[in-house]
Amino acid sequence: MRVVDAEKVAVVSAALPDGDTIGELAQVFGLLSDPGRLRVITALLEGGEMCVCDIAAACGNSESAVSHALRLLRANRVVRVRRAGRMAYYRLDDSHVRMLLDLALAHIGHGEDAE
Amino acid sequence: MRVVDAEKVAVVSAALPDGDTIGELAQVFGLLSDPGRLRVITALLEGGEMCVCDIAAACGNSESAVSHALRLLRANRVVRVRRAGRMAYYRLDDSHVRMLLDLALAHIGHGEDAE
DNA sequence: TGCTCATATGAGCAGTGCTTCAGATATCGC
DNA sequence: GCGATATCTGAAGCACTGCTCATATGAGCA
Repeated sequence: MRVVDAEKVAVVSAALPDGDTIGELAQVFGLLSDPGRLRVITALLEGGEMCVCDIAAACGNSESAVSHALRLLRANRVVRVRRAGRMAYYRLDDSHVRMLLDLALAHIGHGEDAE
Repeated sequence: MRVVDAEKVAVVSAALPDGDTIGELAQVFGLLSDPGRLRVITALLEGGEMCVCDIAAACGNSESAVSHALRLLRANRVVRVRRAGRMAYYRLDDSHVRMLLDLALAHIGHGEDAE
């Protein structure tokens, strides 16, 4: 493997986050890399707390797909459930998500939020 | 499709970003959802400007894989090239990336950055 | 000009992830 | 308890993505 600035490479290489951290980062961004989940998240940003069927209706996805999406988001502490009888009400459980979306929107040029 | 709160669904549905915006958001996050690209980005965060072979050496990836990664990042205005002879020096071209990484690190619990 | 090095590109393959379909779990009303 | 409803889960099919290998472009150098 070729190297031009060996010292810099050593410094940079040592400063890189460990594999676990990189993996977790990739997983978090992976959660946001799917249009279906993104719609779910933006819907919850708008609606606050919603049940599964309403989320599905608002997003235009099937209830099963939304349930799968919510399962992933729940496992990564992005959303929270509140169960009331046979209904399940979901809400965002992470203040960073909105900021992540705003930053990404700023990057792609759209200055305004989904709000 | 079942709906509980039809009015809320209508409001939320109308407030969702359009399909193009959702797609672009997903694409941006998708760029950050790969450990290989993440290593490239964190290396550039540390090293500032580096040539392809040094990036590859620092990340522990093949030069071809890094070149493919840089191609994607370049197409999405995340990195910038400066060509000098047969060398190609890459640097980050987006101030949002560092903030996105910091937010994601905050989400997964690690308070500190890759810095 | 011909050769070598640094990078870029294209094709092919393997792994991953999303969606749908079918069935399971749990709650409500009778 | 029984049936209906709301959500969840698992398996199969499918597309997408990233890797490697091979090759192309392009610059430096003899």
